[in-house]
Amino acid sequence: MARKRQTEAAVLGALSVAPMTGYAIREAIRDVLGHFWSESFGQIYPTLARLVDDGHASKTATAAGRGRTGSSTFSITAAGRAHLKELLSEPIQASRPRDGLLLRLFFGRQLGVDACRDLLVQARVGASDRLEAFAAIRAEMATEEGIDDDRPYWLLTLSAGEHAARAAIAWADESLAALEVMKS
Amino acid sequence: MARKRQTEAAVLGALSVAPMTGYAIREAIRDVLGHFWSESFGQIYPTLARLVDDGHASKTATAAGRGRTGSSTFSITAAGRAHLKELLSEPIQASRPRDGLLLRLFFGRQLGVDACRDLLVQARVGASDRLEAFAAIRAEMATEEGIDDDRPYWLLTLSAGEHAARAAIAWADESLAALEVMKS
DNA sequence: TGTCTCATGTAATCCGTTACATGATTGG
DNA sequence: CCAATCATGTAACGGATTACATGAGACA
Repeated sequence: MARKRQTEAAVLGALSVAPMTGYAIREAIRDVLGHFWSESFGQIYPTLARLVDDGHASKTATAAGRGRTGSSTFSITAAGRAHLKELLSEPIQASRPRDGLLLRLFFGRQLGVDACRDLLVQARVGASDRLEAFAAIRAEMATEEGIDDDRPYWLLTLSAGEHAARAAIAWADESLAALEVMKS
Repeated sequence: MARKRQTEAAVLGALSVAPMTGYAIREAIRDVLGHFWSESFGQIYPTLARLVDDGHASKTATAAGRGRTGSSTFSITAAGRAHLKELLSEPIQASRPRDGLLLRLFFGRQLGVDACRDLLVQARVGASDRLEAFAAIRAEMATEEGIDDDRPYWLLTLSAGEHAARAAIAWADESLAALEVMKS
């Protein structure tokens, strides 16, 4: 999947769950896919326009919604659903990794033990917060209605986040202990 | 840390361990930082030039090495070491996440249970391979000499990779089981 | 002799974010 | 009535990858 198509997949995917405005797509991606995906306005609107051009989505002007020109609701078409399946079937394009925390720790000798400890504490707090947020989402998702067909898949990605967060916490604790030993 | 500076930090960091050519920096980043960082040629050479301009690194022409113009060895200067510490001290710039696997699974309903199972199996194999690679690196690092001051920090990042890989394996197994239940 | 690896750089291009422009509606 | 939120788009910028150009030494 060429990089560009991934945005297309994310936008079409959002529309596959329910019709919505461009603004709502951005919010959905930020709030629901946030822990593993991101898109900006600058990508979403042009992508929507192209999807409509290609017949993968349809635009319905909402009678005098808000906004300058009124809002438009976008829906996925049958062709769009097929296209989405195609996009999702393409081989996964691994994004080149860039983990700022690990970069800092790798060169931690230049930074000093104390600064590294701060970074680890910070990372632990972050992971812990994420874990809490996931628990809230899990609770919410359990009671949400009308998403029975999607829920099992959504739980898979939620579980991935939880596993990753727990691993990060365990790693941070272990690493903090290792730093303590180093100081002495 | 503005995005640009991260490349500077990675390159300077490499030079902080040992003087080397631009080509060697790329190899080091790919082989050693590979599991959490990446840089391309197009970034490394201009960055090196700027580092020399700014007095953070010095260029020593190697007497008729290989390559068109002969090779140059770059070394970090005292000012460069201070600059590196500064760069590493800047707040971590979180890279926006883009996990193609989770995107596919989230919209897994469109893709079908079988395709999702394939993706998970593939992910498990990948994580397992990484774990093996980490074990090899760990063994190698234990015997490597002259890196005593850096080793503890390097082990931290290695451990992060191991934790993440083990979490990915556990998650994949759990998810595969969940998919089996779904089918029935 | 020919291919592989080492080596340095530049140019084209792509992808994605940020900032800007614009304005209506809702709620306090 | 004023601020926040909803809403749609475009343009400029910047960062990163890829492809290209170029060539010497090693080794088979």
